[in-house]
Amino acid sequence: MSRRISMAVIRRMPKYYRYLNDLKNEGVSKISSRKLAESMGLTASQVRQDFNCFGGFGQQGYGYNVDTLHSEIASIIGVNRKHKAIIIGVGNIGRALINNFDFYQCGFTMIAAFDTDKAIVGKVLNKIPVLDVSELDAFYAENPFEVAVLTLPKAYAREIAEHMVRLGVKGIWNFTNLDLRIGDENVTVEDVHFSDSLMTLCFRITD
Amino acid sequence: MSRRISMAVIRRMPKYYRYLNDLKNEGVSKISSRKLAESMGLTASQVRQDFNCFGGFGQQGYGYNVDTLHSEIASIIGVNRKHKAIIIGVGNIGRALINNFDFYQCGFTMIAAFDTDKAIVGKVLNKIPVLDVSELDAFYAENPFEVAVLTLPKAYAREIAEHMVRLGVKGIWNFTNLDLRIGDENVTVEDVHFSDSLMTLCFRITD
DNA sequence: TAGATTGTTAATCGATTAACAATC
DNA sequence: TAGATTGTTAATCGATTAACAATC
Repeated sequence: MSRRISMAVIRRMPKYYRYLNDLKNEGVSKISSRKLAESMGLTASQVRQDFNCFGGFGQQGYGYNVDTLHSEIASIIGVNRKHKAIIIGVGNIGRALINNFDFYQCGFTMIAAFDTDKAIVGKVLNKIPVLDVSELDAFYAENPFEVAVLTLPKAYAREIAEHMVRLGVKGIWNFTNLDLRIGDENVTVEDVHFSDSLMTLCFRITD
Repeated sequence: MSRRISMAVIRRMPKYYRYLNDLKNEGVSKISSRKLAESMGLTASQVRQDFNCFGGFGQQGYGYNVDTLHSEIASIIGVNRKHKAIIIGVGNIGRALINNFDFYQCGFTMIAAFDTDKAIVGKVLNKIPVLDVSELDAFYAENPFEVAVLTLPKAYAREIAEHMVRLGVKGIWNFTNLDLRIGDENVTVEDVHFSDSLMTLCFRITD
């Protein structure tokens, strides 16, 4: 029954999730599509269309129950699944993520970090053990993970990405400024492309 | 004459720029819209339409000269302008950017970093001096900057963002997981929203 | 000249917006 | 019941794709 969900809708789901979280924390119990749209810079139609991709969560004449909608969206996104993830490359960005980023809130459990630097392998950062990259296969055999976060130098990125695909990961969160072009239909790549983002800003402020 | 450029086109420009850079480095001198499209996962029509938003850079029967196109796109994006930028918040992500990110390549000169932590204020990281946040106004008066990079804790983000708008910056590169909702038409906000990105990946791998 | 490939117009597709009957 | 607001269908808008004359 579920017709394909467009990327535009998918990208809005996390935003709805965060807004509903805020409303929940403020003790708001109901919200209308109009009000939600207003506070998020969307249209009411858009909000209702988006939610109706997944079923009717509202009540005519009333609006949406914040708690219900929040938890519906949580399970639509899958943030309650807690997929296992590892991170490869414990440089500045890797460390920044390990120490400060809340993977759990986003639906993941970070179970290990990998690096080649002997100086850091064997340490534990924010409860995450740092292992040697050579242990990847053995580790996967024991603890199959679904997502690999790539925060390693560009030069090794493609090789490691292909390795991940061979192991059978479902997703790659890619911080290397490289377009991975994974052929495999079963692997989803999500890029965080700093330079594209900053160049976009450059374009928009350039007159 | 220039009709409004759609966001879809704007977001593709940095990718073209990077691909052309690669081609240039490989010594390729000409490229057709078909080949470029193929290697980037677009259609030839799309490539030609995109370029023709800005003028005709190709030659019928031949294709596009890589060097020419590369430098045309550089000046369309404005990466040759070297806008002045500062960074506020020298935590993990701030340091990662200061130490590893090539602002210059993306069209910016990073001229200073700001923090409130006495332990780091006064230091110099990768040639970037770290100043106290209280010096922002005085610094701006001497060295007006166009972009502020926000890598500070969420709690201070809105206040600092509004401060930046008052100073008159043109753009904010926002790493705080917060929707800034700047009203000012003259200020462009570009978000790097880690949690939205990771939740999107979560959605796409959740079955 | 013949072949290739652009620039550009027209057709298609998909996403957003508007409208409104259903209903709480 | 009357007012409000959803779910959903239809209309509009914009972006992508296709087609092809222009031309190198």
